[in-house]
Amino acid sequence: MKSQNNGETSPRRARGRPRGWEDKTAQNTIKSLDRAMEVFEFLSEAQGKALTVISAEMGQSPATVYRVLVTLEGRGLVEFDPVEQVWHIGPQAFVIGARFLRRTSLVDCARPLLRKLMEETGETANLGIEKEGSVLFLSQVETYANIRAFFPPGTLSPMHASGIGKALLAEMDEARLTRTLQGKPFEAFTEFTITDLAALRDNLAEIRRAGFAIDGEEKNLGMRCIAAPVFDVNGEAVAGISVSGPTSRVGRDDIARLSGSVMEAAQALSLAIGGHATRRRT
Amino acid sequence: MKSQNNGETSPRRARGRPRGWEDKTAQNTIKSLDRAMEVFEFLSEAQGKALTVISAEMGQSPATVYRVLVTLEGRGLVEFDPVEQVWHIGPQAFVIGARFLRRTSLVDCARPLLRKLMEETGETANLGIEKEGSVLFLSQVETYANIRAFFPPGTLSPMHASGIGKALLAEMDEARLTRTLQGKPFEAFTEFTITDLAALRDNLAEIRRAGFAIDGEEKNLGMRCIAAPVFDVNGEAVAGISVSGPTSRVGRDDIARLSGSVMEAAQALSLAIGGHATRRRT
DNA sequence: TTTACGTTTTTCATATTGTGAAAATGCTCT
DNA sequence: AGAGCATTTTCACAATATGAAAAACGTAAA
Repeated sequence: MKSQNNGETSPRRARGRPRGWEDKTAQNTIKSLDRAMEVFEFLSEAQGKALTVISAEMGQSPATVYRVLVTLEGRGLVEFDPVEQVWHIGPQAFVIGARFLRRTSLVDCARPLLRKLMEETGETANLGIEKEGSVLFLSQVETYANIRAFFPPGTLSPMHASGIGKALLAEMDEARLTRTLQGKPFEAFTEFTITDLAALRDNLAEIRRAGFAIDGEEKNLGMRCIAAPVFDVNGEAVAGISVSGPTSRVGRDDIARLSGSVMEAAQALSLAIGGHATRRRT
Repeated sequence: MKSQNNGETSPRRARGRPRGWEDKTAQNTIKSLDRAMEVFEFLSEAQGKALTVISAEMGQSPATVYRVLVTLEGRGLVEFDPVEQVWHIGPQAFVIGARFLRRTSLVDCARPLLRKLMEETGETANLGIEKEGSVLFLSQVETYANIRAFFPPGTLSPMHASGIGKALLAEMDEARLTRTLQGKPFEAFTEFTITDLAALRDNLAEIRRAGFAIDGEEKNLGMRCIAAPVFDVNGEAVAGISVSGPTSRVGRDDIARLSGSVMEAAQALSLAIGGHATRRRT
């Protein structure tokens, strides 16, 4: 498990991180900062709550929570609504968060491809990545149709009930798969949701064979979704592209037609970010 | 300027904030948290920097910055790139930031209108609000054309050189105008940028008369933009809608045609969010 | 391979400063 | 007017954040 130091191009090597650097960082976190960020995240999940409610639900002193909120308010990360007397996430949080997308060229590369995909298929096209065992939707181009499937960017969705999620899971090796899935019970959203590991494994094998994943009303009734993985330079699946729409337009008969476009877009994105068009052959 | 307490429906009144509540919050901010957030914001502006660089540029101890970053990393707000050995904004920041949009229904209400506006005009349609003396772009629907004006959501832009910015400035009263503009020198981006207050005032008067604002290559050469204000329930301008495109397609002759659509969309949004279709008559 | 250098972590002693309980303040509703 | 409730502030204490310096570590040069 020693560092292998044999990266092919090795643009400039790491310097200074100790030997086993998996996740041993726990003793030099700042406690008060971590507690403050807990408040920040809590507020983002449950917006529009009053101070008392927040402090009660978090089991913290109102005074402390108050000071955290006031401090964050000073930077616009949080906002106070003086009419409703409740706290919200502030605009500065949006500004900073949006800069995450700037980091990787993934979104920039993807947008023209998403648009093309949407125009070809007529359905909303989505881009997502994996984030801590969930699918994080980064960008989308909406269909012209009035009935739409809509995942606002920033939305998190469980892997096991999402097209992009399953497309990513299907490309993971055994260790990563176990790690990603651990501690995540398979919540059943509809009668079609895959709720046990054996069935999921079967489905993943099928996905690998086909090259694309189908979410057939597994998250929302009446909605179907076709997804394909995007590979980076190392041949690892780092993102997924999908189209999603109502079953009326995305029927079983449409799968053959749509999946081709989706896989094509995913391959184009893989190439655009300097990756392999297909999975790594081990 | 005292609180008027005569809101029409007054769903539930505020309780507990002391008398003069302008901005007297300064003594109960948490210093260490504020310093940590400074690091966070600094990183968002200058991504991909190494620890040493960050601490040097911020004039802080490397040890402190390190602990802040490790703490934020533990929550995914920040990420460490072990290859390049630099720090970035993390996905969790995007997740939290995106929830800012959920707070107000502004974006939800606007999207269908932006789409319609884009289809009518053929140009990219944008939605923006004012945030601390700058325009914050919240959402957009892109044109089909290959040459595009593009402000990614989350972008900040100066008020004086932006269509939406000027549309909002034009609706401010004297006090608010002064407050918004103070401490912001009029940076010149092109030869057409308005750089002095007198000229800006003239332009704002013209905008009020016309009902829409034009940014004629004032920020980017070759790009023109037509914007109109959106009013809330109190008749205050809280947002702006615009279309933007290259001067080749958005020429002087197109202004009459486009401005109608823009104003129409802005009025529709005003109504959709429960506001007045036009400015408050004082 | 060994040495030198630059960067990142950790250690450690110190006092800064974050903390919660409780009191004070301010608002709304009866 | 006054009770009741939620938000701020005060205050005394010790938890803990801090920076300097040392240690750990990887890279590049000798």
